[in-house]
Amino acid sequence: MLQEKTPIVSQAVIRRLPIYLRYLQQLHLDEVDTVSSQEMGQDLDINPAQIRKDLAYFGEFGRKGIGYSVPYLIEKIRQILKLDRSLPVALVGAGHLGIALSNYSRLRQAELAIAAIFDKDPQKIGTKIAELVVEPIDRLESRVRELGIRIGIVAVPAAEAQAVVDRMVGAGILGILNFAPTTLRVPGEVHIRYSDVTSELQALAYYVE
Amino acid sequence: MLQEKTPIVSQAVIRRLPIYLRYLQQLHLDEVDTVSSQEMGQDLDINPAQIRKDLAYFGEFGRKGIGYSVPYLIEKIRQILKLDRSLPVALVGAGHLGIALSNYSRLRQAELAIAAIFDKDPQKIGTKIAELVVEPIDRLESRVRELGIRIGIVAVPAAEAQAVVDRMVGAGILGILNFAPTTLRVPGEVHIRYSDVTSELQALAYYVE
DNA sequence: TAGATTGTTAATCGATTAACAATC
DNA sequence: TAGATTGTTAATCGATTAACAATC
Repeated sequence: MLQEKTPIVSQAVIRRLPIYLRYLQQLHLDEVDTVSSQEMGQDLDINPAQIRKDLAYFGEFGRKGIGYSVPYLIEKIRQILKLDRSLPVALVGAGHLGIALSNYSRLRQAELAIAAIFDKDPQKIGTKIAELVVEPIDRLESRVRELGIRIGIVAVPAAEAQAVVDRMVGAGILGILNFAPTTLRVPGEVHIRYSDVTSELQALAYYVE
Repeated sequence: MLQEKTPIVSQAVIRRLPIYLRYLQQLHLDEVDTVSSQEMGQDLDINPAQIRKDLAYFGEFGRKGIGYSVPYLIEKIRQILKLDRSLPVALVGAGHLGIALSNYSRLRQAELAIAAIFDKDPQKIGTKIAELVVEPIDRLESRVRELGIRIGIVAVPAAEAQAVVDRMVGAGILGILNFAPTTLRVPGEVHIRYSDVTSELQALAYYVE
């Protein structure tokens, strides 16, 4: 039986893989067959040695003297990131941002479709957003189990975010993308990523003038 | 005349300052007067030594044996990040995301109000979003100069993003937050930050199950 | 074959953390 | 004063980059 190798790879590496994937998919559309780490590095502004090292954590995907096969590398990165299967996502918060995310077609293409939307506001519950009906937050646990959801998006106000995350964790969600502008507490086995436009712009402000 | 100290501080440090600020502002609302790096570290999940070091790049803001004055530290971080003045922001792209961003009230509070919205779609030009009228993209340069804008947000499809960024740079914008799922080319003096929900979720997928 | 490019080791660089004197 | 906590130096850790043998 084949024992899957699972080396401990740093988060920095994992976060570059989607960038590589996106780039390779564009090359594929442009009917490019082969690419070298040098070309990739030039286009993505990343050191070629780093690209080779990142990929080499997971196998020998290239050919010496030739480079990487674009379709093959796409397939491999999709496997590594587990994008070779459908990964339904739960969204909590049907405000402006939640609606924008629901309508974002790129997620569906990436096998990361939002599969259920929750809100606590009775005015929003029952309304339709991008073919999904907004469900009451109390339904979260049962729906997450039903749909086999492992990834959640938090798009509620900061004050409500920790409670939402606690429920997500309780329901078995293991990866969370948080848009609420607050630091959240999750157990060690749960991965959380933060996205905050205000913080990003505030950091940019430092460099301006 | 006081010569402003401008040490070269790493981007990692600058990106933590908005997190500190957000946290301190919450403490201030809760009427907390003083905080130690240890307390901050516990709440933000950041090593206390790192917090002290980050702050010490910019001055001696704390008091030995006591900690940091919350209102004073807020003031200082706002000065460092240049948030003690109004920083108008240009938004290009009046789609779902652009609309969500325009309606996001936290930016206004943070002195980072979106001051002008541009789109190339004649159907969108002239419509009102959050008290602003969508302007034609050709107006970008003149409006940026008129309003003294230094920061831009790109919320257009990937295929159009580079052209938009080129115009922004030409108009004198120095900091860009890009939501388009593509790597962009900017001159060295321009700072660019990327935000891509798809990439974030794809990276999370790796850690799930 | 000659030229190109990978995979990988070793060197470098930079960021994080520990430790502690200074001092409130 | 005694206890607490900063600012800062030194130690550690981890990530990036250079270099090159292997090989297509």
